[in-house]
Amino acid sequence: MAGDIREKEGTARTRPTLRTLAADTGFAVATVSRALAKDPKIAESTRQIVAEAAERLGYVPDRAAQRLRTGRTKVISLILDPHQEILGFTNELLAGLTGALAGTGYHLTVFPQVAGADSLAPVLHVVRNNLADGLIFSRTREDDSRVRFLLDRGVPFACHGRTTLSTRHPFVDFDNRDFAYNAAIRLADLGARSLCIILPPAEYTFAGHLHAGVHRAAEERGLSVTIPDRLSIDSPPETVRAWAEGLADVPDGFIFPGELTFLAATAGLKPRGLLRGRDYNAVVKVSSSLLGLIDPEVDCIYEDIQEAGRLLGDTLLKALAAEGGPGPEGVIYPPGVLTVK
Amino acid sequence: MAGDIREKEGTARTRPTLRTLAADTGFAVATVSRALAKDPKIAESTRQIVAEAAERLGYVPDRAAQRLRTGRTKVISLILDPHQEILGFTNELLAGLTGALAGTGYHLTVFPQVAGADSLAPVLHVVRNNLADGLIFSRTREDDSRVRFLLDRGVPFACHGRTTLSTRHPFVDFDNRDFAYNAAIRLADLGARSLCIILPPAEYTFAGHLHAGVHRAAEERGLSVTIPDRLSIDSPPETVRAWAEGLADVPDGFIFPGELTFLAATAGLKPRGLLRGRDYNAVVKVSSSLLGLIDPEVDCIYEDIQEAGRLLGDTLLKALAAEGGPGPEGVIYPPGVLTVK
DNA sequence: GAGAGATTTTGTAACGATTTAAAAAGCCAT
DNA sequence: ATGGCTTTTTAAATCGTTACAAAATCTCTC
Repeated sequence: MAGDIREKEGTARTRPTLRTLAADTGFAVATVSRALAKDPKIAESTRQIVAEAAERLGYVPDRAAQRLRTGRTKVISLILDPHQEILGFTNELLAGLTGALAGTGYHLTVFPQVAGADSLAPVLHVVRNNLADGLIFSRTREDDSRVRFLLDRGVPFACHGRTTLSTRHPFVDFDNRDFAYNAAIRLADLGARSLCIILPPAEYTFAGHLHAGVHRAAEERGLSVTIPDRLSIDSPPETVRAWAEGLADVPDGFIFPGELTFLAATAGLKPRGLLRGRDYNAVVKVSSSLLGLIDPEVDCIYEDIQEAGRLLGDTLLKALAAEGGPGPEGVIYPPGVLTVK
Repeated sequence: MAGDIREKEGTARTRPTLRTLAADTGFAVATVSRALAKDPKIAESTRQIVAEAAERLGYVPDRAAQRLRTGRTKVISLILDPHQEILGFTNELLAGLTGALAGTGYHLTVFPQVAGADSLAPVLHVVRNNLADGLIFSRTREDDSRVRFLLDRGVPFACHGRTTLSTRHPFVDFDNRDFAYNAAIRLADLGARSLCIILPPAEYTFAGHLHAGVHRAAEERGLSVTIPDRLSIDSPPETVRAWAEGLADVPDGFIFPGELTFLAATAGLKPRGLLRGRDYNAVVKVSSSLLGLIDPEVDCIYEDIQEAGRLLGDTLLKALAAEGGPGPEGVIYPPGVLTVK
């Protein structure tokens, strides 16, 4: 009954391995391995016996050994960029990501993107040292060196935001065009004639999308649009506030693609006696319920970052499963209406 | 000159291994391995030759092989809890952590703490499956099952916050007592006679610290202290606001250990016509510059979460290096003055 | 120039999984 | 039984690294 292969008896402290299972069931190690892999070449009865033993002994395959043998790491790397324009972004994204990865056997490692450094550096590091099977990153550019590199090397990835490259690749993106369009329409409905929107730095693809959305609405409704130069959603709040304090010809409609920018601008406008609802209106893209506490009256449109995380995880998993075949489609998730009254 | 061991010529695509270096230098694989490990038993001249070859060929050791052989994963796991009381907490903590870990060869993996589930579960998972060499977690309790378990198993860790267990263990904690004391003194200086502080749930150690700090100041200055029952810094903002709206005998001094709680309470008090500076004063513990935009006048004391992350990383690294010997001391980092006027 | 002792290098065996090719077993008709 | 199938199991090699014990080389001293 008992296996005849040498067993480390007494010391029940060692984790069970395939050898332990082999000894327990009487099958060879190879048989056990394939049985656990549900290989149809192994008799159903054998598979059941092995599965039972694995369960009973609490067998868990050794990741290091699997990784060494197969070359697959079962790891997904998230490149974390230091941008802070969205409060709680990291937390929400991670919640979504870990949710999507739960139960798949994939682990999530985090690599930082150093502030001033080349955005390709962490990606290069992960790929060169074979640290993960797939990557996730955000802040995608129109012509993104990371996307180019990964496509070239055939490394699976999913990015938050799109490129304008012709090659199809997996991505997850918020419908910023739709957001901007609806924000502008809303402002027009409130009587605005001249709009102002603070955009992300021009190299990011979603800058163009926001721009396009506003312009479409502006054309439809005959509005003017100002886009502040030398200012972006990445500008430090003090800069934004100073800008608002000195702003001449104050527009009567503002679109803020981020809570922080809105707060900073408001901090600059309020001391001038300019009141929202009377002198101007605003629509803000939010990803938290923060503004509901500060300024319950402001029009908000919601971007669900946790959902983005989930989608990024799912998309990357699909890409990993595709294995040479055509990868998954890009996914665009829509704005959620939070408090547009 | 060239090595005589079979070399995969032509295909320069494969990553160099110890074998590659052995072939290149003419030494045995074992020698190369120990040379790279700076083993003093290997001649200095040999070490130099090997180091040069490794550099030239771009050799990077294979983590899977190292891990399989040594049993060490070179991974640190962060258990991410879903609490959101501190805006940007996750982002700051990760920035600090990855900074501390950079260049050490340790990677950071993230495991989620599912909202309602047992806090021991993810720790158990990591330890049982040997997924990391050390753990980091936050929200430490007075009697923390995770700390007990890890101490018992001898697994290195560093936690954010202290326990009240008698066994010494590594931790990193903010000086909440000092914060609360100084906040209360500040309020007394502003003329407050009756204080109110919203605490974390009682099981967390820092609830006691905050409590102690306030009480010491209250005794010194002869103040009264109210601690709202059925309310904590984890209460949903709407609950806090509702509480503030219905509050009878409004105290003249508030201490808020979190930005969100402050905003929620303010949202409840303001509609009642209660004005800060006239009817009451407040001191808030902040971890971002958010309040500077919303309410530049409010007294803030700063907790540097990024620093906490750095310290957690450093402390855990020391614990890992201690290897059986006495682990590192706990670290308490002080409040930073941000905008106490 | 032989032997002792220290220094330096090396061959081999793991670590725990997967995979290839080959062996063993089962089945059936002749 | 025997040969010819198919189904099932197995032995052995491999991934890249480290550790143990033994071999090789060098350095002195007499």
